[in-house]
This record gives sequence, structure tokens and C-alpha cells, in this order.
Amino acid sequence: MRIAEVALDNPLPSHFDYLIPPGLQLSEADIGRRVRVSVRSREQWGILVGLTDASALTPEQLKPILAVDRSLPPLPHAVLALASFAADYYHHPFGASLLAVLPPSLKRPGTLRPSQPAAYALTAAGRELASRLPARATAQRRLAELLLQGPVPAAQLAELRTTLRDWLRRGLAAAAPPPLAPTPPPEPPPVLNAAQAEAVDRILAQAGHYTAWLLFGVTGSGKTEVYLRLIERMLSEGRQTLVLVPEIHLTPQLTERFRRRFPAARLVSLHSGLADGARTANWLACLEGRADIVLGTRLAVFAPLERLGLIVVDEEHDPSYKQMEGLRYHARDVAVWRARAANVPVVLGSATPALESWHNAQAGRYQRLSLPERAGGAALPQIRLIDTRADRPRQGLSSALVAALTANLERGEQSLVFINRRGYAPTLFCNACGHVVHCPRCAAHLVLHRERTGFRLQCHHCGLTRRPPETCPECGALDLRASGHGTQRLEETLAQQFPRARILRVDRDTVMRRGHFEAVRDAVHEGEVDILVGTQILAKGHDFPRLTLVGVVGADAALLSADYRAGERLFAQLMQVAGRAGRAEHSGQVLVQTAFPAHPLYQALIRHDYAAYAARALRERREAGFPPYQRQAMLRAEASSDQAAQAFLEAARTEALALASGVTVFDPAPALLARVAHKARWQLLVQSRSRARLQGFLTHWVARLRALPARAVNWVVDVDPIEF
DNA sequence: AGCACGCCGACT
DNA sequence: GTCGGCGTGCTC
Repeated sequence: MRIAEVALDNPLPSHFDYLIPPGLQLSEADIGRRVRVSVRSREQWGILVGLTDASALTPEQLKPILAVDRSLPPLPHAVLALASFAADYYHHPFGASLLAVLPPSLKRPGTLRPSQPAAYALTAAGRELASRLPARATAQRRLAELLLQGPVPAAQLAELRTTLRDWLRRGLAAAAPPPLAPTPPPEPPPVLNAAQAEAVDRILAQAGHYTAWLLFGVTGSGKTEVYLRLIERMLSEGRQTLVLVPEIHLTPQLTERFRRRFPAARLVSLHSGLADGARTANWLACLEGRADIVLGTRLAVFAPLERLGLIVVDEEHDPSYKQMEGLRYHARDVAVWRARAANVPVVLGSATPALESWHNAQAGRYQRLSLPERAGGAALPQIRLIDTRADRPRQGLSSALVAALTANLERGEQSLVFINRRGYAPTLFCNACGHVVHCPRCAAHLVLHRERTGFRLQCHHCGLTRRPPETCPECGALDLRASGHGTQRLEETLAQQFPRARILRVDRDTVMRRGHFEAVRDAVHEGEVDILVGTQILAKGHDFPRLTLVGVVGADAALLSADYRAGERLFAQLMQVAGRAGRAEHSGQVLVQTAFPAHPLYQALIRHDYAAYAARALRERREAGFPPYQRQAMLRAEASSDQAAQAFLEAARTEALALASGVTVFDPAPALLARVAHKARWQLLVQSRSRARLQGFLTHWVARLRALPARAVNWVVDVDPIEF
């Protein structure tokens, strides 16, 4: 056992071997620990993944391990196995996959253990206290540590008092906190309706085993309450719950709800929006067993948890669970694998399940549980289609929608206008020659945005911005016009139509700039807004009790998309945004502007009939030979010229044909977005009816691709791709 | 991934 | 005559 196998953050397929120097004691119990090694005379952190006597290299070729970090517990074996599975399944290098589990700060050279951050994982009382302390104060850090474990026991209050006294002595009296308020009592749980109770009972009856549950419930049907009951059981058993949500914006809201229900539980959030220190601290809380509930985005699926008892994937259909670079995993699928390996239940919640998940439920791989009613007895919103061929929109708004908005304003109720397009207008075109202004670096048109200083053109793919030209770059005519509508233009139109209405626009631009989605939520809750205009950011999981009207503009664009998943995404989005209308005691209505009111997607939508939509969509998928009836992988290639990218894929195709049996290999084709930032993008699709067969094929194919001369071509395999 | 080595254009 | 562009190749 003189050789250590070390996973390193590099793109090589396997781990590196290092000598264990005589003075160093390493045993099986150290597997999963960080080890310091030299690579090309540069030091870096790796992770010990095995011990052996044999190496393919001679002893002279091996360098010694430099140090072992024993200040932290080793990564749980379950996490090593999870990373190994993900590396295999997504055909990504093992070392890079495993190191991706660590928060960035633990990969950087430097101190063994990062310094404690200012405040994390506080109880309500702790947060209240910390919020009154001067930023970065040592005392704050001290308090954070003290309060970390939950409600402060009486014994520790003495220590707290000492800290505060010391802190006051050092002249920070002006910001002195109030005496510690008693921890608020837990919020009493509401009564479950019959469907919720049945779901909870059935899942709890299997709580010690792996089962994948598909919790199918319309918006407002009380899925979260089901999660809370399950978590309650986990807490009572001392087991951990991992809760995944699609977006960072959803974490504060759920965090609050969990805190109110379980004030004593140690709740930790994990997502990429956290500051470095907080992210590391929270991750360490997981690793060191100081977390009871972990709430996070897709990356949290790899959280190191030894006592995992349950995984919840909320809004499991959401495309943001798919990581689109590096290790291209789908967090829902990884969660299901992890649950099976840990032999614990996984609950996939959605009002509009992914067609894959619906299909899995029909095939018996998932157990379906339905929540057919809105909790609290609220009615489903009435959805109406506005035929824009008859009621021609002016400035994007049909007269029916204007009338509904007017009536809603007069009643003093809130409205939401949904348009999934940010900016002012999607295109700038020449009225003389028809030329559309394109991005010089991408195969995409530029989007007109209105800024404080005036209009600017933006590329939504490469980030380029420029002043709009005065004359047509093609023919020189002085007749450039903005075509189509984005959130900004709609906001402007609404302001003209309803001068007295208080209008708030919410899209990625405003959320980024103003930084606080919370502020928007509060303003809406306080009734300070009459009309919300925004993109899908608004559609997700926010409860706006005074909102009674939703207008949908520009939805048809998705029906015309070349991406076969566009319809599924549109249906989910429309169901979700419709669900914003009329919760609690107000009933709501939804108006969808469309030129295709007879389209089956819209017909299913107005009946709130996901099952009918899914049955039809699955039938189409089966006939067309698409997932979930076929398993796909996409080889994506990027190069400075089309020829180079295409030539590489042709060579890859030749290799594939030499291997393929039971695998269909398509022809290289330009990506839907054929050029981004001057790079030509091509892709080659392979598919098989059998996942195992596709996987076997990919293993051999990727090995051959690595041996291929890939001159100036960047390529990557995307397993279970969701975008084209 | 980094980073060094290695051959062709504009410059103190 | 050099500084430096990033193509190619290697890391236990």
C-alpha cells in the first residue's frame, strides 16, 4: 500500500498515482480526504480515491504526496460513488467530476481550513442579532459560531453575554443588539386534505427504502406541505433531507417557510449565488454533519451528507436542472441515482412533469401520487384564448386583454403580463430593403434594449453591445424600425395605456441590476404594484395572493421552434404562469393571445389538462422516434471555421459507424445557433432505444474520439441533451 | 484545465 | 534584430 490514487481537477480520464512517503500514515479510512500534490511542479489539491501497491508507472516516475488535510472529515463514500457514476454516465473525466463536488475555495491552494465566514446557518434569533452587528465584526463571527447549532441553550447564553460585554467594551456600544429574543415557536402545520394525507402516508410507509415518487400536483395544490411533513419525519429520525429547487430566486422563499416550521432545525442553503465564504461554510456544515435540511440548486445534489434520508426535487421538469457546461449532468436524474444508491425515497414534484418522468411513472419505474385540488379550496383560474387573427393586437396588446386589465385596475386587483422576451424589441430591421441587424460574431440578430442613455443593441448570446446604426448597414436607407415586443416595450405600452397604474417590470435585466428579487416580492405583496410585466422569472413558484389576472403575450413563438422540446417547455411555462392567478380567496383568469387557438397544446391548457397534453406529446415522440422512447447523446464541436467543426464530426461519424450496433448515427449538422462569438458550432446526434447500449457505445466512441486529431476543435459529449 | 515549448508578424 | 501570437502536447 505504498501508492496513493489521487483524483485531480484535470481532463484526463483517470486518477494519478503518487508515492506515500515513509512518514505518512494513510489507510482506507483516509479515502475521500484532500491531499496536496505536485503536478508539473505546481502544487494543487486532489482527493485520495484509493490505495494500491501497483502502478502502471515506474516508482521513479511517481512523486510523493506532500500533505494530507486531516482537519476535515473525508468525503463520504456515497459522494465518491456518486461522482464516479456521474463521470461514467456523462462521459466526463473522473477527476474533474469529483473535484467539482468541492466548493471553489477548497480547491485553491492556501490554508488547510478556510477562515470562518461572518455568519451562516443562523437561527432566526441569531440572524436578527447578527443583522444589528457591524459588518465583519469579530463579535459577529463569534455569535454566528455560537448560534450555529440552533436555538441557544441556556448554558451558552453566558458565553454570549461575555462576548457581548467584550464587544461593548471595545466601543461598539452604538450598535448594541437587543437582548436575545426567545426563539419563536414553530408555526403549526395546516390540516392536510385527503390527497396530501394519502401522499404523505404512502411515502412514509416506504421511508426506509428507495422509491421514486412522482408527486403530480397543480400549482397551489400543496406540494410544499407534503415535503414539510416528510422532512418532519426525517428530523425526528435524525436523518437529513436534500431539497432541490430550480433557481436561486426560489431559495429565500422556501428557506423562510422551512425556518418558520422547523425553527430548531439546522437549515443550510447551497447554490452558486452564495458568496464564496458562505458557500464553503455551508458545504462544510454538510460535510461535518451539522446540517439537517439542505436546500439548494442543482449543484446541491452532490452535497456531502452521511445521514441522508430523503431527496426532494421540486419542479422536477425545470430545464435549469441540466448543467450545460463541464460535467453536463441533470440534477433530477443524479438525484434519482443517489436515492437508489442510498436506499432512500426521492420525491419529484411538478404540476407539469417532464415527459420522461411521466413516461417513467407509466412504466412503473416511478410511483405516481396526485394532488388534484388546490389546497384551501381555491378554484383553478379560468384560461381563455384570445384569437389574435380576429382581435389584432395593437402595440402587442389585444383589445380583450386591454379590457381585462382595465377592469382589474378598476377593481384594484393586480395583473401580470407575461412575455418571454427581454429587451425592447427582438429585431431592428430596415423598412427599405428588409435587412435585419445581426451580431457580427454570432448567427443571431441583435436585440434592441432601452437604457438610461438611449437605445442600445445587445447580443443575447455573446454579450456584445453597440449603438444602433442611424442608417441601414446594408442599403444606407434612413428607415430602421424596431420590430416585435420585449418586456421593455410592453412596459412602455402599458404605461401609455394605463398612465395611473403602477407598473413593475421583472426580467433578468432588472433582477440583476436591482439585485433583490425579494424587494419585488415585497412590493407586490404590499399592494404597491398594479401591473407586473415580466419573463419566466415571474412564473416560478412565487405566491402573489392579490394577483387575479394573467395576460400571456407572444407565446406562439415557441410553437414554431425547431426544437422538439419547445412545446413541452411552453406548456409547463404557461401552466406555471397561469397558476400565479387567483390563489387564496380571489379567483383568477388567464388570457393567452394566440394566432392558433385550435392548437392541441392550447386546447389542453384551457382545460388544465396536463395528462391529455402529455398523452398526445408522448404519442408524437414515439412516432417521431424521440426521447423518452430513444436515448440520445449529442457530440458538439466548436471551431473557428465551419469546415473544421464539420470535418471533425465527419471523422467522428466514421468512427461511430465502425462501432455502432443498435445505435443510430445521424449526420453532422450545424447547431440551431450556428455561430457564437465567431465560433462555428456543429453537432452530431446518436441515439438508441436502449440506454445500456448507448452507454456502451459512448464509452468506446469517446475513447476513439480522444485519439482523433482534434486540431483546433473543441468537442464535448452531451448525454440526454435538452437543447439543440 | 493550466502551462511550457515552438515557429511567424509589428515594434521599443 | 526581439516581444508575443496561440497551436500542440504533457501532466502521476
